[in-house]
Amino acid sequence: MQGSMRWQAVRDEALRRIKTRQWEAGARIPDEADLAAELGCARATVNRALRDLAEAGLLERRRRGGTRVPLNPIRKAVFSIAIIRQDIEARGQTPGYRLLSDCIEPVPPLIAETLGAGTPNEMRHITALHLSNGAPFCLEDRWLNPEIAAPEVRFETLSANEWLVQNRSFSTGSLSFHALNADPQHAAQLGCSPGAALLALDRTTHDTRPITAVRLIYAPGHRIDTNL
Amino acid sequence: MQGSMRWQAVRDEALRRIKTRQWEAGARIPDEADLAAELGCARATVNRALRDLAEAGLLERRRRGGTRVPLNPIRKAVFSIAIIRQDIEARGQTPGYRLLSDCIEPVPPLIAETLGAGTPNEMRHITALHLSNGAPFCLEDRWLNPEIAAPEVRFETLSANEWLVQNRSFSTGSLSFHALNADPQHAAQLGCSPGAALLALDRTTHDTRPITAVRLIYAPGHRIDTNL
DNA sequence: AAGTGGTCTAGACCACAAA
DNA sequence: TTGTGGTCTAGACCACTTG
Repeated sequence: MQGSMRWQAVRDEALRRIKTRQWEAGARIPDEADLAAELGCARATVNRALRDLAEAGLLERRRRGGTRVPLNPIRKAVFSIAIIRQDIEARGQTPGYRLLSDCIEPVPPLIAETLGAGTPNEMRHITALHLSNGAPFCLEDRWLNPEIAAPEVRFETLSANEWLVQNRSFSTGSLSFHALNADPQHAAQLGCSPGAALLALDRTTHDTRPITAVRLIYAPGHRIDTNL
Repeated sequence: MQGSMRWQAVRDEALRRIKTRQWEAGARIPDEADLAAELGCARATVNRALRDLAEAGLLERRRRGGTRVPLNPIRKAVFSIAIIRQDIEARGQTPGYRLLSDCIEPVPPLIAETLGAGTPNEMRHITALHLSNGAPFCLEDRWLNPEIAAPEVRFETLSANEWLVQNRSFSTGSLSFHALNADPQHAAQLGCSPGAALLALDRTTHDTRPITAVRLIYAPGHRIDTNL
């Protein structure tokens, strides 16, 4: 019982007390030292357990203020963002890829704004289609800083998505979901009706300067899942 | 510089080596003991730093196998799920709420399936509209296990969303996003055109038995954001 | 000013998987 | 078998923030 995983046992016990309201919502719970004494373990172990719960939004901790059960918990949902090809393979299907266009173009103001200062006036504009078992899966519409990928880097067979993850990953950025109606071009490329509701994922990445802004538009019916 | 935050400094140094490819993609990095000696800190501190990077998907760690920089990193994006009212307030707007319907109905097979075993044949079906500055913000379409909330619990002023978070939070479940076209009823309730693309969030929660299945349908243009 | 969580350390033992 | 990460401990000092 005590060998390892001790901090998880402490976490589970704390979770039980939260669920059963033995620790009331909004109220302070005993401090780490007391809990350690009560549960017969080191304070560091209690700290590990409570920190874990706090990261999940199930506890609120403050120096000097103690630890509380929040009245209105803000739960955290984690989504895994993999390469599109891996995403398709994980579903047990066969990935495919087709480059649609790749040329230098003036950057639209909206894109330049989201990328922020340092955005070139012209960037590489790449569009591509990802296939799953031969059917359209996702449309990739990307603006790529030409200083990041030399013109020699071609995306005929390796998607920009994959190249970037392998070469310029580990960069910061933002990510957002929204829904949009398929315009005639989307409809033609994804093989759906114009006006169909499509899930879109916008992502921008940069390190010292802007790297890329991409919109992934998924075929109708696509879902993004997670557990709580 | 050295007082506290030492593990974050170690994490940042590791991150720098990953970004600069001083640690190559796919290759093993030095073990914790070596890094601790090199950086002049305890092994536990290195462990904390590398564990943090591994949780973010930037490193892969295995007992006996050592720590590696993954070839195809799977990044993790975290979304905060708050009460809708809090969500609206956080945007600096004034929340509003209107209950549309609340009655016991037979559960549609699709809902029963997602809730799994133990789903009653009849559940409380609640629909409500959340407002932001008086404008439609989000439609709540919920099936609620009547064993969870007594009929005396009314949702005229307090939304089921809020009641559940305050009373039956800390439960497990699943969560998914998708896009759908507004049907005429959605359009009337949200004040948008029929066919408009809407972002929908499906969530199911249960502890020992099913608690609730809810679909939140957001007004057009809604975005769900996070950072990387 | 003082109480509480945040972190560091040095040492130890254990669990797991690779050699 | 053995090397590596996972975890625990006891003690210490520090940072924050509340009263």
